[in-house]
Parts: sequence; structure tokens; C-alpha cells
Amino acid sequence: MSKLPESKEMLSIGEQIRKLREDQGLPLRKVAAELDIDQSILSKIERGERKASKVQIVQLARMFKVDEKELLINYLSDRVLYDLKDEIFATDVLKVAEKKIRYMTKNQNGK
Amino acid sequence: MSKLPESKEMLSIGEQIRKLREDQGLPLRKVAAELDIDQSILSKIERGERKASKVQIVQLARMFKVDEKELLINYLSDRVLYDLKDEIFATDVLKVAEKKIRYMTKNQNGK
DNA sequence: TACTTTTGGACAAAATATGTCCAAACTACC
DNA sequence: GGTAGTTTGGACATATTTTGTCCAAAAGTA
Repeated sequence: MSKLPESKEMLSIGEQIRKLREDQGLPLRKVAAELDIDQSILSKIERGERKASKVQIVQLARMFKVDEKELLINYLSDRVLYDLKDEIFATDVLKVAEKKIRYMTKNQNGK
Repeated sequence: MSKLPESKEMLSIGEQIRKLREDQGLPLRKVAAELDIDQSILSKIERGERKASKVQIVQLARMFKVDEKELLINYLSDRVLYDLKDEIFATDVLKVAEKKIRYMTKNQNGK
């Protein structure tokens, strides 16, 4: 029953990586070798059981020839959501975070 | 020169805690004792050199009699921003994260 | 069945988080 | 200047989390 979301933007980073890999017909073994990690780790990353590192995401973007920025944004937004997954106020937190960013950039407060 | 932001919402969680403590005229020593940590840790938390735990934030809200939700939101949004501090795309990441949350709640995808 | 791919879990090492302790530096006051 | 109280900085210890290996079991495919 459970289907993947229609829009690719709504795929989790793991789902997106798996799709990219399968679209190219590559086994875990090969992609994992390029990332220099064990295939079981990549399997876990694709299923959301482990987190990829930022470097790995960049490598994957290059390997699959997709926009690095888009993949990174999907990756980072997933991580933010993961950190907030148990929070009732998650939406409020994101709104305040955006407000703070606007405030910071407006005032050059790099801190 | 450097001043604190006008709106309390724009205080970092550390600045807000320090303000609450000083407004009550309490030394680090006393507040830290209630949190059951060393005063130096609290000093570092207030200056953003260490992170508080969620439990500590809740304890502080109770101790200072301020809205727990508000303090938690300030705390969590600070953490989110900290994680994104080196990212050029931080704003995009937050926007996508919000979109994903809306998508999830709409579809009950707790995952 | 035989081959390939994927998954699960025990284990290990490295990195990070979280705290203690104590001395130095700062502040206020007499 | 001296003293007491407060705050800060850093060395150190311990616990937790992250990130990986390795290998066997399970699932998929011919």
C-alpha cells in the first residue's frame, strides 16, 4: 500500500538517494565503494536508519550528476526535522528560526 | 558598543537565561545548584559556549516562572540555527523543512 | 539451486557531549 | 589596598553518540 510521495521534493533524502541509485541500475556495493563505506551503511542511509555525512551527500550529487544544492537542502531539512521530530512546537520553532535568520542577516550579526 | 537586541524574542537562549537570572538577582552558584550542575557550566550556557539540555530549560522555566513553551521555542530555534550556521542555504533549508512538516501533518506521515 | 543484492546485528574506534574541580580574573565595597 | 563574593577558563574524566567493519541471514532473480 504505502507509496512514495509524488513530488521528488517530498522524498526523504534516503528515498531520493535510493531512487537515484536504482534509476542508474547500480547496486549498493558499487555506490558504497565510491563513498568508501560498507554497503550495509549505505543501505541503512537509504532507509533512514543512519545519517549520511555532508561530504557523502556532495559525493553522491556528483556521482549521480544532480544539483548539489538541491540534494544538500533535502539532506539538511531532513536533519532539522529529525531533531524536531518529538517536539509539539516544531512549526513554531521553524518560524522563530526564520525570524532570527532574517534578523541576523539584517544586522550582520554573525556571532 | 555591542548591545542586546531590543525584543526579548531576539535574545539567544543564553542571553535570555542570563537576563532572567540577573533580573532576580541570583548568582550562578544558586541557579546552578538547582539544576544540579557546576556553576561554570551554567556560565558557559549563558554565554553560548555550551548547550543546555531540554530538561534544564524546563527546570529554568519553572524556576523563573516563565512560559515553558516560549523558552523551549527559543532554545530549540537556537539549536536549529546552530546546526545551520555554516550553511549558505540556511533559509532555503528552513523553508523546505516547513513544507515537509505541512506535508507530513496533512498526510499523517509520522514515519 | 546458484548467484547477486540487500538487510540486520554484534562489535570497535573515534568524535562529541556533559560534567567536576580548581585557580585566575573580575566586581563591589569598606 | 584588602577582602569577599561572583564569574570565567581550562585541564581532566566519563558517558553517549556517531560512524564504521564484518559477516551471516534474508530476499530477489535467473
